[in-house]
Amino acid sequence: MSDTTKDADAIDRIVADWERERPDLDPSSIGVLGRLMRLANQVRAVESSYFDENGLTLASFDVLANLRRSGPPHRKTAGELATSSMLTTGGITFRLDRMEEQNLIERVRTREDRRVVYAQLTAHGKAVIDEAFGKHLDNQRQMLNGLTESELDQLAALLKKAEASVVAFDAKATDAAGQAS
Amino acid sequence: MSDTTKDADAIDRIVADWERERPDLDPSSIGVLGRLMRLANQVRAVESSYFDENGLTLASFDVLANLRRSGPPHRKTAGELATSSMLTTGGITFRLDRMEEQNLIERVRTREDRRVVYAQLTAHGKAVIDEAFGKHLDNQRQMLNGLTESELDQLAALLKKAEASVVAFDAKATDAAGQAS
DNA sequence: TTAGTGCATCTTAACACTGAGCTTTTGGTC
DNA sequence: GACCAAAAGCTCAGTGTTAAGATGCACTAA
Repeated sequence: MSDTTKDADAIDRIVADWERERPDLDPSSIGVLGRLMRLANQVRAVESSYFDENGLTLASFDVLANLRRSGPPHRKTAGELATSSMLTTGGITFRLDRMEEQNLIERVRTREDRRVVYAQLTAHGKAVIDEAFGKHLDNQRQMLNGLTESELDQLAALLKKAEASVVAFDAKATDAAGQAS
Repeated sequence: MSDTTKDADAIDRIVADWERERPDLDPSSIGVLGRLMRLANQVRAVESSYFDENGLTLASFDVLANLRRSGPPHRKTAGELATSSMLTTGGITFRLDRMEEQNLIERVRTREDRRVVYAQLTAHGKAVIDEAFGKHLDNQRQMLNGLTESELDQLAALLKKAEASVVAFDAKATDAAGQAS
């Protein structure tokens, strides 16, 4: 197994292009963030084709998994789903419509607050996610097969730290924008 | 500066949920791939709002940067753009329509092969990307401010290796699917 | 030559998600 | 009781993806 970190990849070529065309700039951040975006796209594509085979979309898998891991009664409001999934509120409305048609979830309204809509896993939905989730983890492990345990730990730790850094920057930026107005 | 790798983040909570609800499974891959996806979304959101302020979308910035770094005459075919950008061919057609309206690029057809369409940077388009790209790099560096140089190098190397691993798995998977049919 | 076939390239059409604004409901506050 | 701001979910225009369609090119063979 060759050391892939030595071979030039698409991002190395992009960085080299920029060094030639704009030698006045330092494009090194692309080495991290460009690779991050490309890898995320790659992973999404692989998972997406896997979900397709099982009659799910990335979004519906995400919602099912969200409800399943919350434990009984496997129910969350649309708003909770929006913040804890990778969809926006508009997307959740659309997605719950489709999932209701497929009998994966049902919408439940309460008497206490008639604004809220709970999405609740049906028996069928629970069976589907319980089946799919195990295979999903197998799939993920295989995707990461080229990295050692210690590399995976390092990568997770660095990603965690990077997210904290990005969130901190974002908070500062939107805060500054707020003060300016 | 506190060690953020010690504080529980959203992914730690998700992993803990799964360990409670499905103790028969090993959800550790989520620690890597879940964080990867969340971080990518976070970065996309930050960059997207920055592009908005400059009258661009993520996609149009991507296309402009693509043409700019290719050097004079700052021209690529729609197909080349599709493979080297983060858009598909259908998306490129749509995007080039909008960018032509904004006078950022122009479509150029050739006599040799009337199937191909070149997208070529206009003077205005070049001015826009030359202005935006420098700020974009500043932005990226600030997002990564919480990591040391050596951590950034490590992260880039691990992402590169991970992409190779995912690509290898994908090739094997689609190959097997091809043989099965 | 020219008809045929397969491949390459871009465009179109159906469907999914985002973000912003809208509607309904709730919970104060006067 | 009447307002009003905040909260919750829904709607809609815009943008992207995938798969199918339209057009053009190149090569083969009668």
